[in-house]
Amino acid sequence: MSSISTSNEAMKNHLLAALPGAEFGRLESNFEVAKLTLGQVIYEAGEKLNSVYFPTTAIVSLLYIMQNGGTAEIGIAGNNGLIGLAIFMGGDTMTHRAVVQSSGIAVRLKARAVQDEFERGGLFQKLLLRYTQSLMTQISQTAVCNRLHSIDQQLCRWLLINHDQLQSDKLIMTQDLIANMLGVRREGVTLAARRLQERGLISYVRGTITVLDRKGLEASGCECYQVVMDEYDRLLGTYIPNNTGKRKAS
Amino acid sequence: MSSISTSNEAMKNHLLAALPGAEFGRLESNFEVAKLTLGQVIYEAGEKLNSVYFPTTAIVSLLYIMQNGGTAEIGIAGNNGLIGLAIFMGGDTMTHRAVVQSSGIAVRLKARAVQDEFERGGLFQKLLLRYTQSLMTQISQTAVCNRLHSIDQQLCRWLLINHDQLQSDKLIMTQDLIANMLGVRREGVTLAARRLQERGLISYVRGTITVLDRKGLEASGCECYQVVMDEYDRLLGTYIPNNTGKRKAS
DNA sequence: AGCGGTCTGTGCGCTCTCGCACTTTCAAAA
DNA sequence: TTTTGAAAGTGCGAGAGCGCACAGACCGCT
Repeated sequence: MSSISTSNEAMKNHLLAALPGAEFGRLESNFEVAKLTLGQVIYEAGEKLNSVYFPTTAIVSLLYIMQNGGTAEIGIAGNNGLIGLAIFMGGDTMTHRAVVQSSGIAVRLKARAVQDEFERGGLFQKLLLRYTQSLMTQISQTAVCNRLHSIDQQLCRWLLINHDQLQSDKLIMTQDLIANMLGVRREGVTLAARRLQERGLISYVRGTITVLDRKGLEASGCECYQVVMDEYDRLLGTYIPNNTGKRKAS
Repeated sequence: MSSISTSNEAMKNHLLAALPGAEFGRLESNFEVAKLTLGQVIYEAGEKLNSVYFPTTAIVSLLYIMQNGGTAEIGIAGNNGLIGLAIFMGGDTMTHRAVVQSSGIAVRLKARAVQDEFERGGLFQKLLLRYTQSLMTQISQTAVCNRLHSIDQQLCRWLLINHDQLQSDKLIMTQDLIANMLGVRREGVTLAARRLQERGLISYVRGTITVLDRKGLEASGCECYQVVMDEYDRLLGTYIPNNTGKRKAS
């Protein structure tokens, strides 16, 4: 109930944590803590959203669904990002679905509050726009990775991005779900995962993947992961000191 | 020389044409007409740009170049868009290259002028943000199209998008260049192009492709083209009446 | 006319991924 | 303990696309 604990939760999101006191203060009373559960749809393609979500422990996938039912992930957001940029970009809706990929908490802000603060044109606006650019980079990289890299490489990228957002080395995620995210067959993921396991990079059993050798994963994947992360750091790193955590720790 | 003819040129860009008189007037004195030639690089990956370009007759590709030299187009901008959104999004640079794909004119605006008007928060800002969202849609669609669709389908999409920006039905473009854009082999484009030609949709000879049956192309491609165009219309159509031209004409 | 460079056509073996069908393994519920 | 359903393993044929090598066609230039 206390706005103190709500604000504490908010500070776990890197974008909110980067706000100066005045801006954080103006938003503070509007923070709501939301529990997001695995599979929950934050917004559907074409569906108007009425809040922006700033994940703290949750991870959300941006998933495109083709007319024939095929799916492919175009981006992902955890505690370093937000969900619902259509609200301040002006489009209201997007062409993809946002779905919770890892249960957890997000801090929610009503559209009105976000728009009002955005229009003040301060650091809040600046951060949101820079984050939008970093998301564009992520989507771009997904596009070229889809075109030019093997399933093995893409699996590495995907695992690394998810690992960054998590507190633990265990990802609760079936191979079937990963296949939907990567837009490939489940069997393809099975084979790729086994190859990674044989090389001692990960281990997995029935819906739980454990990252064993992060540096090895980074070395095995394509350049895409590093490009996306470096660009995020370049765009937002000066505002978010120490956001690199796990990546530089190992 | 006259600012009148410069302004006339500027009106050929849909985004500039949509500006109300006051905002257009403030920018008007800063307009510069630039001739863009085939292959010219507007900005390199990581290179800071100092002007925003609003194409009128030119077409510009956003091209990603991998470390191993592989390339893939992630988006495209003609008279319905702009080049250089990093200037107002705050990142200054992007991770891709912008290269002229079809020679022509663009109206140029110095970074300072764009930023100043953007910060006033009027329709100019709104249009630029909405355009940015539409570009995100285009990039997203490229990502899923790369993953899930055949070269034939992607070639249709690519031809349609380019055809929209052109005044004629002839595209000056070798199969080799198209292959670079789609991120596939030149031979793959040769085969796909021949299949389209055999069906009477296009004809081509040594670097010139002619669109013969636009509706047929639309029917042969994947859904991606329509999704991108519909989203552009949704985001910007109310500001840019009659922007659909060729698409609805046929 | 002839030359040279660019653009396009073609063949071949190979790899990756797909689509489908089926089996095995495992964990939680009954 | 048994059952049951989800998750993961396996096999096989088909097809798309790749890499490479080379041949022909066309254009502009001298």
